[in-house]
Amino acid sequence: MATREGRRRVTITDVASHAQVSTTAVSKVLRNAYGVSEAMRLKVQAAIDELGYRPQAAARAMRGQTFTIGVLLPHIRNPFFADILDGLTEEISGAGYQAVIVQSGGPDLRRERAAIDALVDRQADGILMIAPVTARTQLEETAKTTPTVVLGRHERSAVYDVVLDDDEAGTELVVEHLIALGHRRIAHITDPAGGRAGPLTLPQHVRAKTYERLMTEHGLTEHIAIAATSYTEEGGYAGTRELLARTPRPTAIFAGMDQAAFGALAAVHEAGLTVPGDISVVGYDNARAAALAHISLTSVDQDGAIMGKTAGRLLLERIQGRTSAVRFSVTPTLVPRRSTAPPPAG
Amino acid sequence: MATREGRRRVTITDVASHAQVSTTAVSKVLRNAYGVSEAMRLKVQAAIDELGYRPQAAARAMRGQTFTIGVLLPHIRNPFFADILDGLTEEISGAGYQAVIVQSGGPDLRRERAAIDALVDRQADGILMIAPVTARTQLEETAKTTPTVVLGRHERSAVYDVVLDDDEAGTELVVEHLIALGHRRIAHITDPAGGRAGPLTLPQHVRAKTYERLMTEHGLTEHIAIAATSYTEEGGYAGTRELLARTPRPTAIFAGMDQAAFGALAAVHEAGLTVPGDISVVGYDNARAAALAHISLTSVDQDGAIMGKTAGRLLLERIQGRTSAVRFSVTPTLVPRRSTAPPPAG
DNA sequence: GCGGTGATGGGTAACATTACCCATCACCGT
DNA sequence: ACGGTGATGGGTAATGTTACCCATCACCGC
Repeated sequence: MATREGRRRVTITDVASHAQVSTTAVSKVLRNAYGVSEAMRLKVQAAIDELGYRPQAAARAMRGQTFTIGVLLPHIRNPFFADILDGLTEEISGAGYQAVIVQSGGPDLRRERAAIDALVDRQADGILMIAPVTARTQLEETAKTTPTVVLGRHERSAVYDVVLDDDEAGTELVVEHLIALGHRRIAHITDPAGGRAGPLTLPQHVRAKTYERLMTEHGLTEHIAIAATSYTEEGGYAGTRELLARTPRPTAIFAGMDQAAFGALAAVHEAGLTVPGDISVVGYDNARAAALAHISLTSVDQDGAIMGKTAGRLLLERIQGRTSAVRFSVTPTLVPRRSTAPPPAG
Repeated sequence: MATREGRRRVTITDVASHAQVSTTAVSKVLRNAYGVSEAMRLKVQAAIDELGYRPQAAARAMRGQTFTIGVLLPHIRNPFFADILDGLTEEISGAGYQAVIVQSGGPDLRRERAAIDALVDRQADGILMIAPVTARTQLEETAKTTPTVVLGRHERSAVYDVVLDDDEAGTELVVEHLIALGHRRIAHITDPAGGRAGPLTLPQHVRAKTYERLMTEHGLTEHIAIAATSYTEEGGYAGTRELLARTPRPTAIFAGMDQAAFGALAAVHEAGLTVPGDISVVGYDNARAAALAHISLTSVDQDGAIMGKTAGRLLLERIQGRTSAVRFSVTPTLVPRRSTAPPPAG
C-alpha cells in the first residue's frame, strides 16, 4: 500500500523506447548475451546511463537469476564470520553477485529453518550456511534446489560442498603446545549446542572430542576436565569459574574459541590468579583482539578469508552447473603469544 | 541455467488445485485478506501445509510486498550493530518481516551506494541504514521510493526517520567524569571518515566536536589533543601511541568507541604504563567485552536494542503509510569501571 | 543471380502473485 | 415473491524480465 509519491521506477521498457530498440535488445545488453553489435551495445548503454536504469531483481528472479548469494549465520557477533564474509564478497562481487546475510539467532532449529527458508523464498542463486545445526537430510533438501555450501561442518554430502577448518589438527596444535610446555592438567571449554547436526559434525564437538582423545593418548585421562558452557565471553567466564573450583585446579585452559578465552582471562584475573604465571589460556580463531598487547592470547589461526573466498568460488561453480561435490579443508596454525607458559613449579 | 534436478517448486496454483479453490482464494488466505470464510481458510491452510507451500518472494514483489527489511551497515565487526539488529529483528519478525543485511564494507561512497542499490533493486519494503556516509540528498532520493530509517546521523530530514544516540550527552558524561576525577590533559581518539555526510552529522564528529567544546568550556583548550585514526582496535592502538608520544602526555584517553579503547589499553600496556594508574581510558558503546574483569573499561552505554526496535517500529509505520518524519533519540549513561581513576599525582 | 550462412534484432509467452472488479448466493424485510 | 444487501469466491490483467524462436539482412561462393 502507501503508494509512494516517487515517480515510477525506470523499467527495461523505458530504456528500450528511449534507445529506440526492443526490450529484448536491452535485456541482451544487460546480460552480455550473444547477438549484440557494438553499436547496439553502446546505444543501449547510453540510454541505461541516461535514465539511471537498474534491473529489478524480482522480475529477473521470475525468469532467471537474482545475482544474490545468501549467507546464513548464527549471529554477527563472532568476528571470525567477518573474515569469512570478506573473502566471500571479494570472490563473488567481481561476478556481479551480492551477498545478503540473514541471522538465525543462534542454535535454534526452528529459527534456523526459517532463516534458510527466507533465503530460498527470495531465490538466492546460492546459499552459504555457516555452522548450521539443521539435520543433514534437511540441508540436502535445500541443496537439491539451490546451490549450497556448508561451512564448518565435518561431514560429506553428495549434493552440497563443504568448506572447513581441520579442527583436529588445530586442537592437536594446542594440546601438544601445552604438553610441550609441561602442562598436564589441561582443561577445555566447549559449547554443547548441536541441534540436529551429527554427533561429530560441528567444530566444537570435534575440538572437544579431539581434546579428549589426545589427553588419553598422552596418558592424561584422569586430568580431562571439560566445561560445557558456550562459545561466548559469558560462557568462557562461567566455564572458567567452574574449572578453577575443581581440585586440583587445571594449569591450562583451552577455550574452543577466542571470545570464550577472553571470558576465561577475565575469570582467572578475577580469581586473583595470573596468566600465564598460574594458568595458561589458549583460544581458537585468532581474532584481532587476541593480538592486542594486554591480552596477547595464544590462539589457533584458521584463514577465514580463504574459507569465504573458496566458498564463493564453489558457489559460483555450482551456479554454473557443477553437480559433483567438493570438500575443502584449511589447515590451521598455532600463534603462540604470552598467555601460555610452563605451569607453575610444584 | 543449470536446471536443478529438484522437482518444480510448489506454487499457489498447486495449492489452489489441491484445495479445489481458486488461486485468488489462496492468495487471500495468505494475506489474511477480507472475504474469506473460516471453512475456506481451514481448507486452504490444510493444502498449504500438506504441500509445504511457501510463497515466492519474487512473484510477490512484482505486485506487492517482499516482507523484507534491508539493513545497510558498514561491516559486521562492530558488536554494537549486533544489539541494534537484535532489537530490529524482535520488532519486525512478529509482523512477518525478515531482516536481510548487506555490508557496504566501510566508509566508501561507491560501495555504500552499490549496497543501497542492491537493497532497492531487491525491493526491500523498508531500509535501515546504519551510519551511512552518503550525502543527505542522495539518501533522500532513496527514501522517496522506499521507507527509510537512518540510524546514527545527527540530521533532520523530511522524508526519512532518524534514530540516534545523544552523542553530545554521552561525550559530556565522559569528559565531566574525567574532569571530576581531576584530569586535565584529556586526549581523544576519533575517526575522521565522513564521506559526504554533513560536517556535524556522524557520531564520531559530534563526539570529537563536543569533546573540544567541553575542553574549551573548562578552560582546557591548550590540552586538547586529538588522534584521528579510526574506530577500530588498530586505530585505537595507533592513536594512543601517537598521543603518548606527546609532551606532556595525556593522563586520560577518551576513545570514541570501545574497540578503539581496547587498542588504547594495549598501547598503554605496551608502553609500560598502567591503567588507570598512569592513564585512564574510556570507551563508548559499552560492548560486552568492556565488562570483563581484566579489561573493566569505563564506557558509555547506549541502548542499541531499543534503537533497533524503534527503527523497526518506525519502518513498519512508514510501510503502513506514515509520511511525517520522526526523530528518536536515546540518552546514554556512563558505566564507570576500573579503567578510570584520578590522575597520578604531580 | 541464387541458395546458403552467420550475425543481429525483435516478438511473444511465460514466470508466480495480487489488486481490482464482478458473479453468485443466502438471507433479509417488505 | 422480490429487490436489496452483505458475505464470499473467482476471473483477469498486470507486474518486469528473459528464453526461445523467428525474421531480416549482408555477404559469400558458385
